[in-house]
Amino acid sequence: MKLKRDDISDRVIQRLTKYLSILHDMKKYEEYINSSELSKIMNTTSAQIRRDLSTFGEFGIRGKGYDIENLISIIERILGIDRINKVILVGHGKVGEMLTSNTEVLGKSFNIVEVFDKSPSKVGKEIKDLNIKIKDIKDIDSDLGKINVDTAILSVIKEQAQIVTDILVKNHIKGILNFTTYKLETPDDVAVVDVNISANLQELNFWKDMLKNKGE
Amino acid sequence: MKLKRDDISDRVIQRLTKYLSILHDMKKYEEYINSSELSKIMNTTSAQIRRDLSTFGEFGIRGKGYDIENLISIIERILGIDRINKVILVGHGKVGEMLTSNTEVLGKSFNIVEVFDKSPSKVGKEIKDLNIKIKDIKDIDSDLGKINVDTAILSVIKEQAQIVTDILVKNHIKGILNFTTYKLETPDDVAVVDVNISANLQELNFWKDMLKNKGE
DNA sequence: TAGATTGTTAATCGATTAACAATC
DNA sequence: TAGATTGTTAATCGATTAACAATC
Repeated sequence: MKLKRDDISDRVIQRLTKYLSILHDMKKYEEYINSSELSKIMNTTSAQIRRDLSTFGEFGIRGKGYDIENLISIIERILGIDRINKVILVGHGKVGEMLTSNTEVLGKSFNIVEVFDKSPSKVGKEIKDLNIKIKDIKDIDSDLGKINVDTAILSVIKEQAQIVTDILVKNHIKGILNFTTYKLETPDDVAVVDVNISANLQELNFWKDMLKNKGE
Repeated sequence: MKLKRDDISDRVIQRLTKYLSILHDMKKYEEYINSSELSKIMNTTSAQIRRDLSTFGEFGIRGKGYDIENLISIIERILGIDRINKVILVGHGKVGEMLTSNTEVLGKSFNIVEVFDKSPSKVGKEIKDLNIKIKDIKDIDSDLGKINVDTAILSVIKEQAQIVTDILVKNHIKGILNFTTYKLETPDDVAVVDVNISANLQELNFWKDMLKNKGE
């Protein structure tokens, strides 16, 4: 039986990425981990760990726990990061530069294969670490036909966000990591995840004040 | 009656930041907005909008809706961004550079007032846009006493994350925006919000594949 | 006053957790 | 086999929503 969109909550997927990170740390020290140990690190219950994983199959060994290496492979496969995923980057401002000069931030399974910008002063410039030249946003249309990419990172200015998104969607992009603060409109078969550092800071600020004003 | 930590879910606060962003866009065109209009933009119900806001008070006018300018002020006050919040930045790598060279990403109410790094090649260097010099992480102790800051942005390497956090906590930092992938351990009265771009991409990748494999 | 939309209650839905039979 | 921990069911908890009285 195949899993459908509604069988899975976004919270489960967010936790999966955290499990993965913890498992990568743990594998240096241990071969197995059980749901109780993992739940302590995650600040949750062992039941939640087991239930989350059981959404996707049976991966544990009763009486023993989970084989860490194995569980890493499984989660990587679930998230689709057991392979190299090609992505394009649209907008080479400060955020874009950070992403092209620091391959580490995206993680090892994501590779930027093209960078687009609309500024004439940037187009044609070489990005040394990636060995590619910045192309004109105008060329997205003709370019995306040649390479087989379905994921884009959007780091243009807010005013261009929807315009560029429409071009991306037209060119069969199915996933957009949105660094703009614009609420993108996309068809149902296009996934969008927003990254909003300012909003994260606002959240932090709220909780910080709340904790300060009453100690827990 | 004062609100306690448990009266408020993190989901409400996350939505508040989104309401704020939408309201800022809307204020150019309209004076009032009602819960039904806002819910359509937010892809939710009008009941959720009204309930979220009513957590903090009564801000609407029956029969009319919400005064946009007024609601912006209210939400900004709730989030504590109706004033300038001083923050320090620890770790001036690629992420740190992006944050100091692009004041826009943090939003207008957050100001970086000190930058620390442990690399001798960076310490002492001037950050032009901010008019401050990078200081040695070793000096956090003596320095934080002088300035009155309770928020830090952590963008050091993973291996240094907990060590630096312990120093920050000792120096009365109460909020940490964590760009490392390390799961920080902090006392109960210190708030932490994680920013993990790689995890966001993993999430996106999952949903993208899910939508692709079955159209909706 | 009539119409509209809020703020809030009660009902529903979904997510978390406790508990335990299954099984390594 | 005895001990431990999984996978899953049923109970609980919390968040969302429908519905409506209050009121602008």
